[in-house]
Amino acid sequence: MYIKATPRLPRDKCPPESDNGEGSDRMPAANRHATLIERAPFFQAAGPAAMAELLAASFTQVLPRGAVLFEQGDEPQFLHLVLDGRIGLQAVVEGGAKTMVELFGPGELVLAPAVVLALPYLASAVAQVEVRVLMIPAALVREAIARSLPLAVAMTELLSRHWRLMVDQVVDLKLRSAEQRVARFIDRRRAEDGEADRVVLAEPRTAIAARLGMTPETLSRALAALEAKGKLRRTPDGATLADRMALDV
Amino acid sequence: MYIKATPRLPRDKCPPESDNGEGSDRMPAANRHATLIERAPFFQAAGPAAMAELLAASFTQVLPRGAVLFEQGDEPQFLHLVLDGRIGLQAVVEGGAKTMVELFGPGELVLAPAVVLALPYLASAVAQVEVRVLMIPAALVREAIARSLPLAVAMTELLSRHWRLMVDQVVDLKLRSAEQRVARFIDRRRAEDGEADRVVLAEPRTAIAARLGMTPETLSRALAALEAKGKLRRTPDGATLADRMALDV
DNA sequence: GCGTTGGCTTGATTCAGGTCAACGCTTCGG
DNA sequence: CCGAAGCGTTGACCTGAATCAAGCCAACGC
Repeated sequence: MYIKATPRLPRDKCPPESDNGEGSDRMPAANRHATLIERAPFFQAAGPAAMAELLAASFTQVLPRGAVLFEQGDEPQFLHLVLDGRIGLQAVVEGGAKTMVELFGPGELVLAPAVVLALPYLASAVAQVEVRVLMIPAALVREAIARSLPLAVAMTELLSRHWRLMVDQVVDLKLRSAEQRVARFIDRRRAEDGEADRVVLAEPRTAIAARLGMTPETLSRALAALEAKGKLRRTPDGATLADRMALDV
Repeated sequence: MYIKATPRLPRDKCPPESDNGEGSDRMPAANRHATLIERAPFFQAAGPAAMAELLAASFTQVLPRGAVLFEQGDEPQFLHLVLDGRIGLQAVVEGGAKTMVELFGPGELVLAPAVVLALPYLASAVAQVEVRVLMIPAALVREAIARSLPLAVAMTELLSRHWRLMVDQVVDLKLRSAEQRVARFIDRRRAEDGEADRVVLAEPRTAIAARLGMTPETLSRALAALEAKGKLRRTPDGATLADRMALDV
């Protein structure tokens, strides 16, 4: 079938998998998460042929929270499609200061640009919660793009959307207050999660704060302020519940 | 030859051209700026055939400082290649606050993602100094990409590079002080301009400050601080002269 | 010539958000 | 069952950059 023997990341980067009877990641990628994979705009636009070819060489992997998928400076080996959980893009700067460039959730492709350019990653990817990822060999992706027009076009669209996301973040950082950024972040999450007015923030607060360009303390205060204004209720389990239909961000 | 009658942008957006004998923009695009156009990585990778086809329908235009090439929310009509001068990507947010997302110089393509996606621009483009731009019809670009594999691949690479630029800016905003950002900005400009240790900042300070996520006052103070440390000398004509080989940013 | 306007700088003051420190709560190992 | 470690929250304080307010100087119109 589709799956190969599951390769391992270097030991020091990859804490042992949870052994709670997790065997499902050995199922063929195309079966286990068919819906999500097909829904991914990238595969959708790629066409069934290209899609099957890529999936044939791919496999899924389950990584515990804290696992490092790759390190800043590494050469891309795989293109990662998040199936479940949340992966954070963490950048380190000369002084040793770290920040979270972006958080990727189910259905999103992590760091396609590095794979496309075959250039070293400029950020590390770390699992913020237990994640399930589809690992697609990077070389294969590049080849497929170089060979298949629809795939290349799909990639231009994917990259364009990612660019817009970053522009959005830049504008956010430059023009909006910490509280506004938090409100918008929660609101976007709710939109992703569907209609529900309950938003689960499974990743550590530290990660969210860094993604929003603030300290955990400021994030905490911003949430408290939003609660005081009646815009949401903090639930003890780390999950947050929004009251209003809109946060009128 | 290659050039068509030069179309005009809507009157209210396009101040009259300077009439100081500027006739050179009526020369064929491919002749006038052959070197720069060919050097652009996008065209370089696209191959001569696709390149000629695109250039055939393109034309150059000279716009005075302050001219608006397109407005946030517009549908993309053209892909713009900067030949000379500097174009700023300006985003406006609900409250009316503006900022400068990016500044594009000679050889750079402005807002390719919107053209690729055929989605409204999420920022306006305004000429920061007198600019000369190559205007490539957007529909043609999309068609060409959909038809030509090498062009599509070239576009994935271009977009990937642009994505990295934005990541860089996000990290900058999140982790570095105003003074560090200014130093890095100047340093990058020097690198672009070649070996010279003289950097010309032709665009208004306001634009640079906004691009760096600070107020003009803070920019001014940061430059003063860098001068005090002997890292550069401010020259009265708005141009700046760096003393050290490196700003050891 | 001279007032005006616009871009840049400088100084004084304010404030959003960072830093430092203490505390509660949960988890985990013994 | 108890101590230790981690994470989130809260409080007190501090600081980098924004804001407010002059001033300076070149370009421009009359």
